[in-house]
Amino acid sequence: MWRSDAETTARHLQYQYEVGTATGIRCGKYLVPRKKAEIQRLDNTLQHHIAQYITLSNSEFSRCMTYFLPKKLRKRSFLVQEGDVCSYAAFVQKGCLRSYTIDSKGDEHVLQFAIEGWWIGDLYSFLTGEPTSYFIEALEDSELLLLDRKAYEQLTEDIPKFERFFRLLLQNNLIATQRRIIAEHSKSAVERYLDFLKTYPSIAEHVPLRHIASYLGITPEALSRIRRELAEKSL
Amino acid sequence: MWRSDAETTARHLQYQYEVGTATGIRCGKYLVPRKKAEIQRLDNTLQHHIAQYITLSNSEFSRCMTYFLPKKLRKRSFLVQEGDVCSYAAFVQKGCLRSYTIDSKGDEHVLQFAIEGWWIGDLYSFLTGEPTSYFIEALEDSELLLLDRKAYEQLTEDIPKFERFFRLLLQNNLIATQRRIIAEHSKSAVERYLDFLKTYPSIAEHVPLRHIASYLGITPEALSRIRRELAEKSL
DNA sequence: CCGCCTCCTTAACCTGCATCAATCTAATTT
DNA sequence: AAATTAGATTGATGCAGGTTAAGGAGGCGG
Repeated sequence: MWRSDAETTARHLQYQYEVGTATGIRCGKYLVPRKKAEIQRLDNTLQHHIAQYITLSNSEFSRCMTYFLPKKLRKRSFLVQEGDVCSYAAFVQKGCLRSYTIDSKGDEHVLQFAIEGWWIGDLYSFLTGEPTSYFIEALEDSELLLLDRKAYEQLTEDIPKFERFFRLLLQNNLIATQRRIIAEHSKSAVERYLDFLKTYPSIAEHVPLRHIASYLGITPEALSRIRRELAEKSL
Repeated sequence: MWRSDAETTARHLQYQYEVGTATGIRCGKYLVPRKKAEIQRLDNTLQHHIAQYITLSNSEFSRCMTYFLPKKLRKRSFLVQEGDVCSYAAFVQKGCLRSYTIDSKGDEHVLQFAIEGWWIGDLYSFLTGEPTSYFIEALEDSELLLLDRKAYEQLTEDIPKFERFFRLLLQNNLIATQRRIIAEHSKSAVERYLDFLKTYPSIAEHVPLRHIASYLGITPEALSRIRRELAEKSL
């Protein structure tokens, strides 16, 4: 279950395995009924993801798919905003999102990114029904599979193996988040940036630098200096 | 399930409810067989804790107790050290512990404290069997209930409600850990120290200041100055 | 192809916290 | 009670990263 190389393990831990690049079927418009081939592809991303953790028969998998609600999200639009109840856990089929808060001074703080094959959502709000304090924003046109609270409970009742699945997601996410705290206490901004590039190369490709800076807990200006120094050194 | 006041919620989230102070039965020596009254008290701490999350019949509870191994730990001794496999999740009946790493520069970084009614352990090592990179040290003479990997699996099989119980612990811990990251990005050291005092008053009483500093990600000197400034202001 | 975003970079200055080194205090040990 | 040790405080100094303000560069709609 645990691959040995550090990079795969770290990614695995953070948000449960990044699957390979999609084969590239696209549809140009939103709200257009998806073609069969595309449905196939979308299902496969999730199926591949689930298979990392538990074994499902084909019939179980198609049953499980009925609990999800597909949703497309345009770049710069929000899945939830501060004050909403985050009624969904969202699995990313395609695209890229971030979750962040805005503090009392008006500054943004990125908690998480999610690309294809990752989950995103505000767990606290999802589980308690309290309004969230996060914004979840699409950084690119994205396709999600939503699981709402009720569907989540029905799914775990219908296929109890999913109890284990979600527990594993939680465990891995907790471990990664704890490591992030230790890293912020023990490493400099440069080291953390390099770690980020190494651990999440596919996110680094998709995401504006200022969001990475925010995730690392530094300003965009500081990240810019860091990048210049790294560039100068490697010449 | 979720109380409304911020402090209780925060404590709840961090490590699942601090129960009231023990009634104070002590035994002076280690490895002395515990008296019946004491066993009762110890069980009650755990029972109270579990009851926050799931409902158990008395017979289920006494069955569940058979999976735990009691253990006493003297002040300054370790439950696990770096390189060990952390085979246990430990429930704290009495006393106080911390988990920390030592980085490449030789500096300590506190990940977590645990007092009566809390859990501690290295989840990653516990679940994978890989050696841990943490030290778990008793800050006072402590009494623990250990649950090893096998017992954990048997327990969740025997009483499936415990699946839910452990999932809730994980969820709450993850939520609290995520909030800790956001707080470290958005708040000054003073604010974080005040938050700590408010959220975990009973830990602040038990724990040396330098460990609190380490938990907050600052040096003991910085914490000392913060405390002086606060004292001066409040005069 | 022009103007306007959005994002990134650069530079000058500032500050919060780290570092280093003493000193003080209160437990523990003998 | 004296000796030892762990923990907390204080002061002097330095630096990583924040702040502010001003460009620049690429992308996109008109």
